[in-house]
Amino acid sequence: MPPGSALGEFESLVVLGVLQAGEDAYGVPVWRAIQERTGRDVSLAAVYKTLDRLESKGLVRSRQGEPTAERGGRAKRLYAVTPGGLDAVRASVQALTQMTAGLDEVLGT
Amino acid sequence: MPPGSALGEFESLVVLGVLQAGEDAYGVPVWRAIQERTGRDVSLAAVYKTLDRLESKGLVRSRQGEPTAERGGRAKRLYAVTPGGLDAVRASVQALTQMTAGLDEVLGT
DNA sequence: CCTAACCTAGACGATGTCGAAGAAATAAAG
DNA sequence: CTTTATTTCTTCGACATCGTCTAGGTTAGG
Repeated sequence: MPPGSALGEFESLVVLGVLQAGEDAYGVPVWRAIQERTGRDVSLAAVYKTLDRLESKGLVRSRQGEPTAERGGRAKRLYAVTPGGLDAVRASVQALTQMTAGLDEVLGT
Repeated sequence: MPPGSALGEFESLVVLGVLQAGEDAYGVPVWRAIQERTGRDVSLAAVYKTLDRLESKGLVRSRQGEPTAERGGRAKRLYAVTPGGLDAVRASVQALTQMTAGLDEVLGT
């Protein structure tokens, strides 16, 4: 793994958010996934900015979606995790896992 | 949880490293724990600097240890995780866990 | 045109990370 | 026995990247 491959804490959440959102992964659903699952209150802009930076690093890629027939339903920017992004997030998760191994007592499992 | 309580990615590793090191938690063992468990090659200075910042935030605390009778065995600064630090690291781990829930296929479990 | 849904820009403090330098201890020289 | 080496551990200063917000667009339908 080349250096610079380590994801920041929020970056990990965003990549995972994209995975959770699946087919329909654009800003809002990713943001919602994070809010709902972590209970953390972040701004939408934080998510967008992070998606941007992840795309620069080639960890996610995006394409234009079609407009939907509803009020304000403009075309969305849809995201997908690249193989590199998958590797990176796997590494992050695994690092955490390894570091927590054997600490169940102290961490309250 | 008061805002600003979110640990950065490396901060989490360091807190966990302190827990892993147990009684003898000073710079080098913490650093070694991270290296060994995550396979990541970070500098000792990175660990020290992070311990410093964590202490400023009250997530770990430190005390002076005794010198040991060996070449270069100067007094060490021994660290311990505070209750607040424990809460913070639990929150981080749990956030990751929640975000990865259901993605076993894609993450290769 | 108003308003709803979505995205971009710019800024700035917080984190991540290193190379280099300092301090304290024992060992080895002379 | 005091001077200089060598080892172990810690601190400093710097700089790039990440985290995060407020404010300001853009594009649909009502």
